[in-house]
Amino acid sequence: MSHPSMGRRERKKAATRQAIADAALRLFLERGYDEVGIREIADAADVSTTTLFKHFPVKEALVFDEDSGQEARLLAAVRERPKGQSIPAALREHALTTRVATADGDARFAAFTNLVAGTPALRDYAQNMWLRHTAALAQAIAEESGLAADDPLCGALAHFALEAPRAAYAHENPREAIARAFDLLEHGWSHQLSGTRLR
Amino acid sequence: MSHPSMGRRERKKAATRQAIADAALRLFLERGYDEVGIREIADAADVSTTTLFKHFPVKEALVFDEDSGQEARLLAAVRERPKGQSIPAALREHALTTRVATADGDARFAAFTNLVAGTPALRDYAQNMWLRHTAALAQAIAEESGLAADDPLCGALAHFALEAPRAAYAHENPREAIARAFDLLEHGWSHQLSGTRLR
DNA sequence: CTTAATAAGTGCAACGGTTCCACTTTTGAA
DNA sequence: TTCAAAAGTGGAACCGTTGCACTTATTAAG
Repeated sequence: MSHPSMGRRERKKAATRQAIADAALRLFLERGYDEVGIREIADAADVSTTTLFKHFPVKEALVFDEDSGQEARLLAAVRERPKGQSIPAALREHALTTRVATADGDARFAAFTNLVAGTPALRDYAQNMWLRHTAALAQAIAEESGLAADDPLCGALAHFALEAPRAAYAHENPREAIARAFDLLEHGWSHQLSGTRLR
Repeated sequence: MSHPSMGRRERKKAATRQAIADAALRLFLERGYDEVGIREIADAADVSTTTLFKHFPVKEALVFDEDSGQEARLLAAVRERPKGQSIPAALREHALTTRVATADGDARFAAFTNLVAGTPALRDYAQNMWLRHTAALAQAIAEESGLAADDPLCGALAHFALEAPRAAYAHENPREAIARAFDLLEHGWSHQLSGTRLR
């Protein structure tokens, strides 16, 4: 697929990996994450458990294949934003576009989301996995904003920008949820209450 | 201790629980979290592993005894804040006081913090445990602010207020880190760059 | 083309956290 | 006194995960 110049070895390796991931996802969707054991997945993919763990370091990783590249795109969204656009605005836009691109109208994706949302172990893993990008994003923000690299502001903004989209999943209208969260980021809490009764 | 009106049964139960927690913490500090097994802790506390798990559902919980009450105090800090004080301000103050109260000058506490910080499993567990208060705090914020209970703003603010102090741990001057993060929360990103060169 | 190095995969035993189960002991209340 | 609930026991078993010694396939070099 990706590179016809891949030798037989790497192609076979990729095939094995794919076979494992496919078998795992199928079984998980059929019977639930906690009801399927590692040995069973290995059997279904016709490999040994040892081989399985060579490809996926932990059981949760079987669900979250295909994570690479996301961090890169995230950083690019900040670094290569249009002139005059603020950093939070760039993050907001990135969150909106990627969210819409993946979540709209795909039945398989919905089933996948349900699987993750309905399994505590997967929820926790997904959250921690996603937040692991925080440090990298914080550094990019520091460079772009001219703030000190260890300024808590950068870490806070980075964390927030990563967390907001995830929280928006739970809402009926994720786009508006994202927009609202980023409004808070840009203008602050005090500004949000203008239209509301203040207390 | 807490209630002399506790019957013998509950007193013994509490004693057992304490014995387990003490043994666990002692061994963890001596040799490291990953180097101490459940069976070993149970032996040291002179109970069966079954009993141990009746008191602490997972190994990590052995480290984080004494969590109850924190959520209540957090909510109280929001609900019973002085008149005229904003919600983020109340959260900021609460973060600062509890952080200072526990972190200052206590050697045992420092060792404990190192233990957690140096053990990935504990870091992750602590983060997820703490963030579990998010929903409750978000509701309190909604009530106090007059916003809709499901307004993403409340969830975002709650999450942020819980996460900021944890991130501040890593900084050399936690108090300033907390202050800075909450400044972002109150006045927004655009306001932060006033003193800096904008890009 | 042989050869030697390397990477992928195997099978199995073991470990550590966790659960299950049938059982005994202690305690509180009727 | 009696009895049911609660606390604790012991040990086997489950499951994710790792280590080890081993075979097989692929590649690159001579």
